[in-house]
Amino acid sequence: MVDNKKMVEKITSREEDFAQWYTDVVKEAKLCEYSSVKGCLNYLPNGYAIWENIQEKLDRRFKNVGVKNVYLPMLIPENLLQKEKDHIEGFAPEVAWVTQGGGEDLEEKFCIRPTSETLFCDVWQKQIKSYRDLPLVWNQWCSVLRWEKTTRPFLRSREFLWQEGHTIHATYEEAEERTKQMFNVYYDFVTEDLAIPLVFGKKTESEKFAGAEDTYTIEAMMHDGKSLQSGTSHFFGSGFPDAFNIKYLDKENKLHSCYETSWGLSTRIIGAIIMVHGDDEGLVLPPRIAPIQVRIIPIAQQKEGVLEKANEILERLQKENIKVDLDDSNKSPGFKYAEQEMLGIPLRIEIGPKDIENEEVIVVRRNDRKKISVKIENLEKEIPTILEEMQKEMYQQAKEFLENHIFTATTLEEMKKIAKENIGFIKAMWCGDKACEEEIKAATEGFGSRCIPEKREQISTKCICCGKEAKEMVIWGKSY
RNA sequence: CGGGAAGUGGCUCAACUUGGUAGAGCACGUGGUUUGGGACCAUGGGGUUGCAGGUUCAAAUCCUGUCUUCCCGACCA
Repeated sequence: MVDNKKMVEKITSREEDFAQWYTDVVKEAKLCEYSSVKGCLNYLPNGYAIWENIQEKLDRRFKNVGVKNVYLPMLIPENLLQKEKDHIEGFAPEVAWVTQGGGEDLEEKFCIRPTSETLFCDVWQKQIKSYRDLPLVWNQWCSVLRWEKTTRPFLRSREFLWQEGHTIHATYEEAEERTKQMFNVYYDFVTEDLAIPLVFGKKTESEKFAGAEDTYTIEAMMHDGKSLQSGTSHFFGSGFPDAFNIKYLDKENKLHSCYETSWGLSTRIIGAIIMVHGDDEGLVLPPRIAPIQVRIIPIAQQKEGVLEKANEILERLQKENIKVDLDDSNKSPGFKYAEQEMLGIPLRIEIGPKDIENEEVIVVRRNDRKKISVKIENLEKEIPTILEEMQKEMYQQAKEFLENHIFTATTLEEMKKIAKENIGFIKAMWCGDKACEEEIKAATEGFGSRCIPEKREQISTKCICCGKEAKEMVIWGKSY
């Protein structure tokens, strides 16, 4: 019964042109559209609803580990931004400045936040006096602005939505622990709720955040084998607090340095959902994050009793807190199927006169188009089960793809060969030298270091590039 | 920021080479017939051509500038 022939012609196939496929899906699923300002998006209801679900689920996980939400201004005075040297060097090329207000030039210009480390420091500098004031574990949901040169919907926009968590602690160890804790929150959220498998670990010196001692990253593999950095957690040590002169009095009445972390996840993750799960028919949303989980499509809806039954099912499923809607528009069923698939709605329920006679409906799963007959009386029980099964299967399928596209190399020649003939990631040993990192990227035409996994695999003892003693096992890959 | 392509009703495109005042398909409105994988008939509405200048009696068409988008690089979440 499963019909796998391509039904949608508006969407370019992934095989033919992956970049075009991505753009087509974003457009056809009505997630966002371009605004009149380069690199800024109009988030449409379908796209924004996904972000709302991400916010809801991630915020719940934050609250469970003691995070409190705040909101700080979008404007940063120039002097604040410049207090931490590495930070300003890292961000200066991509900040936008406000130089006028009320028609007059400002004495000091303001930058539109590209990230808010400096603002949090400014607030804390006034608040923190004693060890009793620590730790502070704060987060804000907001948008930031970075003047990117090349932009793509969700993946790289100038303004993007995100959350940025910022914490400050009395000890180095406590801050380090919090960095890892939040990193784990991201890992759990992305793998469990978004069904996206990950590789993860530390960033190399050259890849880490401007001003950080350590950056931890979760990296997802897109269907074209490229990596998308999907969430980062940074450990700052006392660099920022010292630059902003934030000190506290400890129990012995001595002035003591503070230690900070920050961590962020952005609307970019929507790009990962699209490129990990999507297929040639369009978007495929994991059930847990889908704004609409089930769409009821009546067949021959003008016939007596069809719409009534469809509405009855709608109400019954709504009572079970299933996100469900009903397409009773005057389109043909085929059109409605195609649209439901393009939008990535996980399940559809087909109900027509024949089904009503048999007291059953046809339930069709978006991810594999599998059709399941379900007795109408069992819907409340069956639908949540099917949705959870799909969630798990989507993760498993993506995980297999990831694992099948991770290769191992022990010589640079071997790595070049793999890079040329395959898509995906390559594991290889590295000496820790930046020059080798750059040389590897050049030799493989774009395989940069993605992360250094915590659990070190001993592939060989020597750096793949220079042959000196290897310090790290690195996962290399092309990235977005 | 470099290299390439493109901007014409909501969308895809035609008319541009050889200037003469914009056309089709899809989408949309209305009436009706339909409905198990993108239905059909009839009828109707909608654009002065991304924006700004210039040349000309006359510009979608020629010239200059600018903005935006897409693709490939470098940079970045």
